[in-house]
Amino acid sequence: MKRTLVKHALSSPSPMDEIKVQGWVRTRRDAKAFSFVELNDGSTLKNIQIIIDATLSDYEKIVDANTGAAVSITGKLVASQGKNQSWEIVAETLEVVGKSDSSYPLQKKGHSQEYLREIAHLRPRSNLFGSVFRVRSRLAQAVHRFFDEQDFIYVHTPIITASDCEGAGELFRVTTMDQNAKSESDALIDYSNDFFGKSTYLTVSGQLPAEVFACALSNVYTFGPTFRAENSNTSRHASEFWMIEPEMAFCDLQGDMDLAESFVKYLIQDIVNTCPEEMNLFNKFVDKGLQERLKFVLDRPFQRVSYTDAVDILLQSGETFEYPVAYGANLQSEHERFLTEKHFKCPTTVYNYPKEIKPFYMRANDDGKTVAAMDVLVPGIGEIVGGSQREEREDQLQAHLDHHKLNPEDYWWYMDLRKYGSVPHSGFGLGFERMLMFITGVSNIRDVIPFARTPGSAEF
RNA sequence: UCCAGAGUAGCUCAAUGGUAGAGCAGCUGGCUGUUAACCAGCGGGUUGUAGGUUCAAGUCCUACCUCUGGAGCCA
Repeated sequence: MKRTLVKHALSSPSPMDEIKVQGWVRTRRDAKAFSFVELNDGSTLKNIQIIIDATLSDYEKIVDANTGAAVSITGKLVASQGKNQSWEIVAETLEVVGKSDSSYPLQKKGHSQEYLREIAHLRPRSNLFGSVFRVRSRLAQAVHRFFDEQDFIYVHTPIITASDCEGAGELFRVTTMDQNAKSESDALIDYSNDFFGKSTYLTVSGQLPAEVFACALSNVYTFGPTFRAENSNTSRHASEFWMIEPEMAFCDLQGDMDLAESFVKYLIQDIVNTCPEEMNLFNKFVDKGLQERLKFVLDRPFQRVSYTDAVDILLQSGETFEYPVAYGANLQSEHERFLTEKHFKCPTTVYNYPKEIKPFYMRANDDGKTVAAMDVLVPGIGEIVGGSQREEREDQLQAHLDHHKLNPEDYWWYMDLRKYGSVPHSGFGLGFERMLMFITGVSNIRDVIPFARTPGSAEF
């Protein structure tokens, strides 16, 4: 008999004389004449209730159907006499496929997220993490659907790279050379002898190669893993995370901000529409204001404010900040929080930042002071999107490289884009996990990644 | 990396410097179309690690480890 997923069994339009379900026992309640087994197979948040009558020849096996055990059950799908479910299964056969003893770490009661993090290999079997990772899967597909609907072309940019995309953080070196050899000879490693004949790293951004493809295929995006060796220990940073980077030719900062806003809204709307059970769980157990906040975000345009105006708002707010607000300085977390959480109370796009605090590739504005950069800030998380219009003028880009003391030889192919058929183009990066945090209300990035990599932690 | 907080039973947490406890989980039995089932009983501890103060340390002091929250950096 073919296996039926629990989600399909529970949504069946009619009773079934024959059904087979397979999954893991969440809990069992024994009576004298029968047992109730709650079975979950991860296809949906809900369990299916199975009645195993004591007269069944397989009933003796029930002692092994403990919490955590894997079981396979055949029987009939019937309307439930109980209150909490419409369908249940009256078992005819029971097979315990994989036993689980009393040391099984997941109990019927709630566990803290910190504890579940220590058992990352078992936490997908919990309601919360099963929901998070079902939503993660759905969100990834929504990303592709959004871009496909708008004729964007998906580009696989390299994970091993020789360029460090200046300003994007510390790099993980990729090498096949024996690092221990260095300490003995005391000589510096000559990476020209390394595998690729030069120093190479794990990518910190697919932007530069994405620009190459945008300047050929017009609208493109990348979606893949990204690595930062920064020693950051916060709930919003991971050493390995996934990032989405669209890049558009013949597009200015305005178009970039428009795309970022419609993208963020599309992703939220898709999950709200397709994962109602998971969203209800998050709203109930993770963040009671979640659904209300997401609806608010969907219902109105993001606020847009220039960096200069944002600084003025902060200066005139009367708020006392730990760090002073000053034109020319980066906005601190507390400043961003004030803008999104107190002043505008919605996602806020800040644009036109001072050139001193932004990387070399951003387009210089005519005022000589700012660049065409934009960040989308959201309540509770902070920066979720960072993007810009790219400097497409060859002489200007050359000047930026000089100003940032970067070697033009390392960017020869990037400069060539400006030399041959250069066009205005723009793009941004959206942190996939941060988006997932915003949608689920889960406040720690380690809890929206299957196996988080953070400084000092690569277990599993 | 910096600042703050926390590490006690499998889990969540108690315990004025003075005999380490409870709920849940587990085990045994009972009972009921139950549903975070219920009732009774039972077992369960090197109090993160190493030192120190004290007649006496889970509690005070020092160092280290781990985790959490915040900051910086950013997605």
